[in-house]
Amino acid sequence: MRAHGTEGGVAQAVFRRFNALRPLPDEDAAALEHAILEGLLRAGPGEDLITEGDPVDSVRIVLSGWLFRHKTLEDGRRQIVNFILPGETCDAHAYLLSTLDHSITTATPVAYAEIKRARFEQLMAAHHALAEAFMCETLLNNAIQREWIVNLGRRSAFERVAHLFCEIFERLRPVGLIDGNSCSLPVTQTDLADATGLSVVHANRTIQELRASGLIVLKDRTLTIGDLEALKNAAMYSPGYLRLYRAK
Amino acid sequence: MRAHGTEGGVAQAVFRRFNALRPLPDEDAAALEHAILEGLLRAGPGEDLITEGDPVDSVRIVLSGWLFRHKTLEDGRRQIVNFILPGETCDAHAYLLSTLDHSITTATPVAYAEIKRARFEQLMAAHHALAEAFMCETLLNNAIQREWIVNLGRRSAFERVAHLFCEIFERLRPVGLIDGNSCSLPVTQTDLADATGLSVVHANRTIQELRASGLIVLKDRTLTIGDLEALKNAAMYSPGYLRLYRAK
DNA sequence: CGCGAGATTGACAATGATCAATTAGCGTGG
DNA sequence: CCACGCTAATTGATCATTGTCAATCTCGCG
Repeated sequence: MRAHGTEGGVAQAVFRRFNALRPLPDEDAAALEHAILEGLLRAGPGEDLITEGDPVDSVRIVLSGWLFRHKTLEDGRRQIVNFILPGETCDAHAYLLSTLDHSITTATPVAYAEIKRARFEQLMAAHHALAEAFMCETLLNNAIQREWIVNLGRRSAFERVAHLFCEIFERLRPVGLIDGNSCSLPVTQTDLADATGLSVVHANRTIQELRASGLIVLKDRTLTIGDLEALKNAAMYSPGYLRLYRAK
Repeated sequence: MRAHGTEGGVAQAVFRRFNALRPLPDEDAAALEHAILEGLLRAGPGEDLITEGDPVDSVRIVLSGWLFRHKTLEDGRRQIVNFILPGETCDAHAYLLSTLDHSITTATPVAYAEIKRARFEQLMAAHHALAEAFMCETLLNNAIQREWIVNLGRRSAFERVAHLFCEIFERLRPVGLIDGNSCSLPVTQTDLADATGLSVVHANRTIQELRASGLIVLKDRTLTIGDLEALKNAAMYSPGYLRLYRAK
C-alpha cells in the first residue's frame, strides 16, 4: 500500500487528503503518485508561483508548505483570497481558462509536483475516480471561498480572525498536520490582515483580544487552540462547509 | 442552427453564454438543448430552490430570471454569496458532494431546466466539449467568487456597490440582456446590502451617492449606467476576471 | 552592536452600523 | 374611489468598529 502513500512518501499529505475527501482505488492512487514523482519541484518562501494574468499550462499539487492566492488592486490594497495548504491542488482544470485571475505566492518553503496539462488530462481520462476526486477538490474549494465571503461580509473582526483559525485548523486535520491542539501558522500578521480584510494594526489588536480571552495562544508561528468548540462558537463557525464529501 | 438556439428558443440565454465562454460543436449544443427541453420547470419569486444542507441530485440551468446563493449565520445575519443570472448553471457537478453548503433562492419568476444527475453524467461522458464547457463555467464562477472576496475585504462601500453594478452589467452582456446602457436589476436594496456586506441603510445611502455623482440611474428595477468606464474607474474594476475564456 | 522585519502601542479620524421614524408606492376590500 | 396595510425606500441622529499615522519595541542575525 506504499503506492498510495498512506504511511509515508513525499505525497503523503495528498493521499491523506483524498482519503478524507474521496477515497481513491489503489490503481488510481498509484497512477497519481507516479505522476507526482515525475514532477517534483521546490520553491523558497516568498516566491510567486503564478502571477495574475499568466497563462496556466500545468497543475500543481502541494506536498508540503503553505501558499496563498491573492489579488491586488491598482492602488496596492491586497486581499488574500485563500490559503493553499499541504495536500491541496493549485489549479486543477485551470488550464481551460486563458489566464489566471490571481497570483499564487509561497509563504514558506514549498515542495510541490507539477503535472503538465497533457499528462493531467491523460490521467483524468484513464482514471475516472481520480477525475472525480479533483472535481470534488474544486467544489470544496468553492465552498471555502463562499464561506470567506460570509466571513468578510458579515462577521466582526473578532469573529473573522477566530473563524479563519478554526478553518485552518480543520483543514490541516485530515492531512495530519495538527499536533494535539496546536498547528503551525507560518504567516505574518500582515498576511492574516490581508486574509481577513482588516488593517494590520487592527488584526494585531484582534489577535491580542483572542489571546486575552484565552481562546488561543499564538507564538513562534504556532497556533494553539485550547478549546476548539469555544473558538468555533466565538467565530459563529458552522461545520457543514468543510465536510461535504459524499459518504459513498 | 436552430438546434443550438442562436436565434431563439427557451434556452437562448444558455447558448449565448456558452458561445461567449466556450463555443460548443453543433452536436453537443443539440444534445444539451434536448436535455434542457426534457426538464423545463418554473418557480415564482422568493422560492427556495435548494436549502443549505439539502442533498443535490440534479443540475439546474437557468433560462430566465434571477436567483441568488446565500448563507445565513445562526443569529440571522445573511450574506448573498453570488447572483445566478440567466444562462448560468446552478450547480454542475455539485451532486458529487453530500449536501449543499448554501441556499439558492429566486429573486424573480424563474424558468429553468432540471437535469438529473445520471442524465447529466451521461451527457458529459458523450460530449467532451460540453463537459469542458461546464467545467469552464465552474471555473469562471470561482473567479467571480474570488473577486467578491476582494470586493468585501478591500473596497469601500462606494466602490463595492459600483463594482457589483459593473459586474452584473458585464455578466448580462453576453446573454443579450443589456439594452443600450441599461439593464434590469430586479432585487431590493436589502438584497444589494446583503451582497455587498453593508447595512440596508448604508447601502441606500451609497446608492444615493452613486446617483448624485451621476454614475448611475436606478429606478423601477432598472439600472442605467451613463459612462461605464467612469463607473469602472470608481469601482477599481479590473476587467480580467470575467474574460477568462481560452481563445481556442 | 546595528539592522531589518515583524509586532505592538497610543491618539485620533472616519467609515459604516444601529435605532427610530417617516415617506412612497401598490394592491385589496369596502 | 378611498382607506388600510404591506413592503421597500429614505432620512436624521447617534454610536461603534475599524482605519490611519506615527512611534516604539522585540528579536534574530551578520
